[in-house]
Amino acid sequence: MSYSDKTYSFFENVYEVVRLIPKGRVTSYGAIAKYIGSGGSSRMVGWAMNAAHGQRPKVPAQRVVNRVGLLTGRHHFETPETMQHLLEKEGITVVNHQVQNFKKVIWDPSVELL
DNA sequence: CGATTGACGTACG
DNA sequence: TCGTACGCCAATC
Repeated sequence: MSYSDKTYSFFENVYEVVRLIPKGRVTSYGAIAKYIGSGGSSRMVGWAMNAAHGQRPKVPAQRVVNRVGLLTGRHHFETPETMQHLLEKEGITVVNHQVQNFKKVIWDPSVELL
């Protein structure tokens, strides 16, 4: 592990929050970044998820979408359809790679988990 | 060590 | 209302 303790915490922080997302709910990168305290570093959340592959316990990255509810990270899964399939399996309706009723299924850690 | 990229978000025109 | 520009911070080239 060449990562600094601070950086390591950042990644672990993201993973932990993502794992806390209830089934049938989704959150946005910005919401996670804000909860961690990185501010507008929503891109860092994406980087963390990029390293989430192979993490145990499994990180439900399919529950993390952008602020529009669009499955922008679907292409990073085993297959582009895996993300949508998992979300639909959890009861989330996804049309055209976009989460329907996004306003209902949104789960903001800085609000719900506060 | 400097420049570019990246699973985003907000601001501005 | 829609399209474009810029900012965040870390990792990679």
